[in-house]
Amino acid sequence: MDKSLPNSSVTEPNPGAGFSKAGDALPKTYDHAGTESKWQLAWETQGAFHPDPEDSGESFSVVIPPPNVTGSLHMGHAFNTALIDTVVRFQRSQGKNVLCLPGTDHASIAVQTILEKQLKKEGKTLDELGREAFLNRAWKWKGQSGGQIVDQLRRLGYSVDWQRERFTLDERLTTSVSEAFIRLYEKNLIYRGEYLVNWCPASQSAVSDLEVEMKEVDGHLWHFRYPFANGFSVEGITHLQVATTRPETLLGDVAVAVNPSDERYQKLLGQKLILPFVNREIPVIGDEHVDISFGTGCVKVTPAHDPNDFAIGQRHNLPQITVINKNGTMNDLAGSFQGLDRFEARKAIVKALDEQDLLVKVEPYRHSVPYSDRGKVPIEPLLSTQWFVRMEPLASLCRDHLAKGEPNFIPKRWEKVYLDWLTDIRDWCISRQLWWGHRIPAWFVVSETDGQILDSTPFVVALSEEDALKKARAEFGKSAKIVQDEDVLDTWFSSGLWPFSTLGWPQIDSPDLKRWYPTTTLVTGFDIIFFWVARMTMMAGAFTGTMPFKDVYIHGLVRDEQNRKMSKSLGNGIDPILLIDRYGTDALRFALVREVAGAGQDIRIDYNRTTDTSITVEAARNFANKLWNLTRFALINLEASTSQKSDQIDSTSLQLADKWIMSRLMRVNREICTRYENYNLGEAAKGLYEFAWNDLCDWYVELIKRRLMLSSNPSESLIADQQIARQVLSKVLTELLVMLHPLMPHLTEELWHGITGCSDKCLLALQPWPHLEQTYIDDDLEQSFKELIEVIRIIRNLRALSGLKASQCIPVRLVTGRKYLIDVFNDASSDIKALARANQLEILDPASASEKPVKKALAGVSGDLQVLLLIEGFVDLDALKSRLEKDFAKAEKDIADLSARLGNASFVEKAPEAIVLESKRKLQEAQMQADLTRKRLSDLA
RNA sequence: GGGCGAUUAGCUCAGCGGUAGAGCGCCUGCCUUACAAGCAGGAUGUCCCUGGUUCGAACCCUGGAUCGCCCA
Repeated sequence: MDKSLPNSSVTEPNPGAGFSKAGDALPKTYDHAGTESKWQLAWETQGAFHPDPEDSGESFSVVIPPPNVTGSLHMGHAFNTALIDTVVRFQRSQGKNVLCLPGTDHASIAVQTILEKQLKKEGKTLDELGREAFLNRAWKWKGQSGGQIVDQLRRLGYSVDWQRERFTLDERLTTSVSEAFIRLYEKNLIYRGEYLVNWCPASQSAVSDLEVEMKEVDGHLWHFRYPFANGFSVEGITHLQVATTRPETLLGDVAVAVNPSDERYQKLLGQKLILPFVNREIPVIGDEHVDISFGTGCVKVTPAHDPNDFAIGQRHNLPQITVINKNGTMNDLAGSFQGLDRFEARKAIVKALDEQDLLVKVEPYRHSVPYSDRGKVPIEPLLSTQWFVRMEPLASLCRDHLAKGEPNFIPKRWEKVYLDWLTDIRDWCISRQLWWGHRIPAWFVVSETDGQILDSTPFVVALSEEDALKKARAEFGKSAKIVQDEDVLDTWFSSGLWPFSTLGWPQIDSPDLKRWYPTTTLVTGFDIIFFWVARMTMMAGAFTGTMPFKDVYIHGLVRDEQNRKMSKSLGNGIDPILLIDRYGTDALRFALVREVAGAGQDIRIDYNRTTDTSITVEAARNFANKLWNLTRFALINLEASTSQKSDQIDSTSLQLADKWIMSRLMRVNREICTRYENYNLGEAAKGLYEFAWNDLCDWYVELIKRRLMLSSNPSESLIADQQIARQVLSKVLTELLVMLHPLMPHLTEELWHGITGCSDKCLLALQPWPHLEQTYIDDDLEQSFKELIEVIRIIRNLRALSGLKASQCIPVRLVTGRKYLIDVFNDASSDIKALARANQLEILDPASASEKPVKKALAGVSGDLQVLLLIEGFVDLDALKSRLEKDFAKAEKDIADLSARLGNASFVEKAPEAIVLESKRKLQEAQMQADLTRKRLSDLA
C-alpha cells in the first residue's frame, strides 16, 4: 500500500528540528512543541491512518465517540482519546487493517441555544428569521466555530482517518437517519401520540428521560385547605387539607386522592371539593398509591403536570387540565394568574390562599426536582403530542445478545448497569421542537383536516417530499396536500446509528461497511452507557442484526484535584491544551494512561491553579526527557551503521549484561503485548516506564559505558565487544520505542527516526510490533543478575554509611557459599568494580575466606553473602554499628516468625510443599544472616 | 429505597491468600562527559473498624463506618 501523497513539502529532511545524524550537538532537553506539530502534519499528509478496505490484514475498527460541535476540548476528551489512540496504534502494530473513524455530532439543543443568544443580542427572534434563514446561519456558524474541537483533537496526535471524518448532519448520514426512522415506523417501533413529556421551558422543546437530571433542592411544603362543596361537613370537618411542593399546579387539579384504606377519609370518598380561584368542583377519590403517612394523607391530583398524577388520572378516567404554557407562563385557564411565570404564580397563589385563610402552614422541605440537563431550568411535565420509539422490543433484542456475551463489557461490572437499564425500559421521546437537526421524515396530509395539523391528521412517512406526496395521493386521492412535520429528531437518535451510518449504511454493499462493520471496540466513559452505548446496540440490533462492536471498554472520569467531577457549572475544568503547551501531548497522554487502574476507576489529576502546573504530568514529561537523553546517549555512542546490524547479533558473544537486558526486553515484549491486548493500558505504561528507566537506563547503560568508550589503541577483542554493546543497545532502544509508541507517539516517532536513520517517509506509526525472541528469556540469569545488583547496592550503601567520597576507591571482598554466585561475580567483576568503585575485588567461598581473615572491615550481610569493604580506619563506626544491629534485629525477628510458622504442625501438614520449603530456606538464610551479623558486630567491638 | 465503587506511606495510587509496593514529596551526599526534568543512598505504614473462614487474610465471607456515583 502506498501511503505517500504528492505533497512532499513536509517530508523534506528538516535538520535541526530534532535528531538527524550522530555527532550533531543535540539539546539536553526535549522540545515537544516542534516535534509534535511536525509529526502530526507528517502523519496526516502522508495518509498514514487512511486505510483501504482492500488492504491486507485482519480488520480492526473503532468509531470515536463524536464530540459535540459546540464543544471545546476538555480532560474527558483527552482521556478518552489517549485510551483509544493507544489501543488503535497498538493494533496497527499487530499488522491489522485498522480504521479509526472521527467525527462530531450536531448537538441540536446546544447549537440552537448559542444561536438564539446571538439573535437575542441582535434583537431578532426565531420566528422573524424563519426556518430557512436560521438554518443557513447555523451552517455558517458550524463552518466557522464548529471545527474547533476537531483541531484540538489533532493536537492530541489522534491517529484517526481524517479523510473519513463524519458529521451527523452530513447528507449521507441524514439519509441514514431518515431511512432508520422509516424502517422503525414501518415495523411499528415508532409511534406518535399525546403523553406527558419532559418539557424544557428554556429550550422550549421536549427532552428524553435521560436528559433530565434529578436535583435535591431546598424547597417548601405548603399545606392548604380545599373546602367541601355545598357546605358539606362531616363531624365538623369542613375542609380537606393537602400538601404540595408546587402550589401553582393547583389550578389544574381535578381531584384529591386519599388511600382507600385510610380510615380518616373513608367516609369522605366521593364528596366534592371546591377548587379555590377557579371554583371548580373536584371529587375526593381513593387510590392505593397514595402514601398514608405523607403529609395529611391527601394529595391533590394534577394529571397534566405531574407524572404520578397522570397515572392516577388514567386509572380514574380524570380530565387533564393544562394550566402552564410551553414557555413556562400560566395560560388562560389560570384565571387571574394568566401570564405569570410559573414561579411568580407560585408566590401569587400562596399569597392569595393566605388571604382567603386557606393556607395552613409552610414547612421547609428538601426534595428532588427534575432539571433539564441542557436548559438548566426545572422541567415542566407537560401534555404534548410527540414521536416515540417503542423501546421494549429493541431492548429485548439487546438482552438476548447480552446473554451471549455481546457486546463484551470491560470491566465486566458495567454489563449489569447496561442490563438494568434495558430492563423495564420506558419509551423514548425522540421529537424535539427545534430546527437544527434531522427533520422528521413525516408529512401530514393536511387536506384531510381542513389544512390544519391536528392529532387526528393522518400522515405519511417517506424519504423525500416527492415520495411523501406520492404516498399521500395514493392513499387520499389526487388532491391530497401535505406539510412536513416541523420537528427534528433527538441528536442521540442519529448518534445511535453512528457505528454503521458512518460506514455507509443503509448501502449494505458499501466497501467500508463490509470491511469494518461490526466494529471491534468501543472506548467510552461510563457516563454515556445509556445515552449512547445502549442506543447504538438497539439501533444496530434493529438494522444490522448484530451488535455494533465486540468489546466495550468503559473508562472512568477525570476528576479534579479535590476529587470533584469536572463541570462547566463548577468551573473546575482543567484545560488540556494548557497542559499540552506546558508539558507536551505525549506527557499528558502518558500521565493519563498511567493513572488508569484495571477496573475502569475514575482518575484524578493534580493541578495547581495558580501556576497551571501538574506534578503528575510533569513526572511524565520527565520520563519523556529521560527517553530523549537515553537516545542522545545512544546516538553519541553508536555508529551510523550499527542499527542495520542489530538484527544480526551474534548471541554467543554476549556478555552477562547483554544477555540480561535481552532477557528483560523479551519478557517485557511479551508482557506488554498482553497488557495492551487486554486493555490493561495503565499496566502497560507502568511496565514500559520501569523497563526503560530502571533496567535500561539505571543498569544496562551504566554497565556498558566502559565498553563503549574505549581508550586509544584498543585491542581487536575490545572493538568487537564494543560492537556487541552497540548492537544490543541499538536493538533494545529501538524496540522499546516501538513498544512505547502507542503511548507517546510523537516523541517515539522522533527518536526512532534518530536511532534508525530512516527517512521521514518511513513512519514508526506503521512499524510492526518487535519480534518476540523467546530464547533470550532466561529466568536463572535474571535471578543471578538480581543478586549482582544487590551486591552493588550493599557496597554503595556501606560507602554512603561510612561517608566515603565518591572518588575514593577501596578493596572489596565478597564471600558466599553459593558456587553459581561466585561464577556470576567473577564474570561481572569488572562491572562490580566500576559501579561500586572498588579497586580490588576478592570473591571467595567461606573456607578460603577463613584462611585469610580480615581484622577490620565495613561489613554488610545478606543471607549467606558477606560484603566486606577493606579499609583502614572507619569514618563512621557508630553508623555502621547501628546498621548491623538493625540488620541483626531484623534477622532475629525473621527467625522467630519463621520458626513459629514451621513449628506449627498444621502449617507443615496443610500448606503447599513449595511454601513450606520456601519457609525453610528463608529460615536458614535468616539464621546465616544472624550468625554472620553477630560475628561482624563482635569484630567491631 | 435499590445498586455500584472507594477506603493501603505526608500526597496520588498499585497489589487481591504465603513476612507491605511505586511515583511524587521528605532526609543525606553528588554539576560521576545522556539526562539536576538528573545520579547514588536513606527514612516512612494498627493495609477504615468488626467478627468469621483458613495452617496463614491488606487480599475471601458477616456486619458496620466514612466518602463518591448511578437508578427510583
